[in-house]
Amino acid sequence: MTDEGTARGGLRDRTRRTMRAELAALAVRLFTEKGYDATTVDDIAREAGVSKRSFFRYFATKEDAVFSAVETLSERVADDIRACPAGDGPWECLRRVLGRWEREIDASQRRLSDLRLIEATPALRAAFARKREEWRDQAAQALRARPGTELDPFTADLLTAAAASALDAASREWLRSGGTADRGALLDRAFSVLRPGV
Amino acid sequence: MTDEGTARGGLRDRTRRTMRAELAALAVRLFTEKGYDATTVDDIAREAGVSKRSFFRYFATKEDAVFSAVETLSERVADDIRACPAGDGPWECLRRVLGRWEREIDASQRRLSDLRLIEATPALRAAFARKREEWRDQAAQALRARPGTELDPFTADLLTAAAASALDAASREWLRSGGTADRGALLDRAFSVLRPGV
DNA sequence: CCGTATATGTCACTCAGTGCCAGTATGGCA
DNA sequence: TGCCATACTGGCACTGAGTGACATATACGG
Repeated sequence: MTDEGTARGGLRDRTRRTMRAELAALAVRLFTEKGYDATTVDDIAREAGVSKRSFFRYFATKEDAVFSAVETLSERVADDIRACPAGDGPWECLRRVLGRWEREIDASQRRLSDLRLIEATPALRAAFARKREEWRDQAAQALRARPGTELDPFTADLLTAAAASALDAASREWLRSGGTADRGALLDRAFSVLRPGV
Repeated sequence: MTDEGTARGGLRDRTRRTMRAELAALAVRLFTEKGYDATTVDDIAREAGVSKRSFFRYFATKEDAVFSAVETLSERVADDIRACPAGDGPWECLRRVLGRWEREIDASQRRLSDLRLIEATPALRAAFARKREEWRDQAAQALRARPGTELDPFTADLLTAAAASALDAASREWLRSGGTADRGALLDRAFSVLRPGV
């Protein structure tokens, strides 16, 4: 496996990890420029100097190229929830976990234009909802597995769904503000308003 | 336009409304029997005695055939919310509207197998999430347009999202119970737990 | 130098969905 | 009755996502 690329026109010869990341960045750029539907996978592949077949070796679907940066998050849910202080109730725990993610995303990755792109594209919104649903399901399981608390499936389901709603609403409000609002504060506010009667 | 069909093998010559409904019923039956992915639009069309092209004149997408019965609901949101007593807070209003829908759906249409199908099929879950999102958006607007209450976009967004979560969680619990639980009671419980500090 | 694993390209294929056009039935109107 | 507008339909060709099979090149370990 080569460590760095020769960059002969495309993205060939990178590390698999780098390749995936740069392919994703290229895809998002094209989506933002020309629109999601107007950009074919062939376009992306051609621009990257690889074949369409190769694109689908890095991403299962066209949508996945947009979510490549985020998808590692949902794999950490169980650990993050386990890491909550034992004193936390379910809702505080969810708030803590989502708050941390919020700061992470805010600091490192997600740009305003990316969110706009997702919000403006039905296919991406659907894909996003699907990711969110996977996350929610894992979160509900992890929440029930926490020692000291016994939570029935229904309540765990409900609380995680509500937490996801809080995150969504905060995200949309941030989008409406044109990226000027404080995302952490919005999330806090959402969690405060919804604070359930456990 | 003919009023009744001659039923010569397929579903031809029905009223447009009837045609759509029976086509949907046929599609759902095939999806349930053979699985969603394993059933092509051509299969459905052939079984119905029409062309694939005609199928797409009744349904924009393959998924839509499953949601044909529900989709009228989301067009009524604004009216239903407007019909809430003026004394209702936003949350009570949402609870009332969703409670009514719940009873309607429960009484008339949605079967356990249908929900199982949706829950088991990623593409259908995504499509369902999309419908839900459209509904939520309209509900948030309608809620803000209610006279007597001034609701900022963020809160309206948050409350409708939470209400949708309540409905989802109740629906999933009902599914988990194998269809034996009282859906109305579940929805009530969900709304009680989440009762937000408006 | 050789065998193996990995990454890639090419080709052919399925299937969802669309645009276009031509055929057919119906219902109103002169 | 004959004509015309308005649906509704099938057929066909096409785009584009996604997959499977097969061949090839390149690196690495022995």
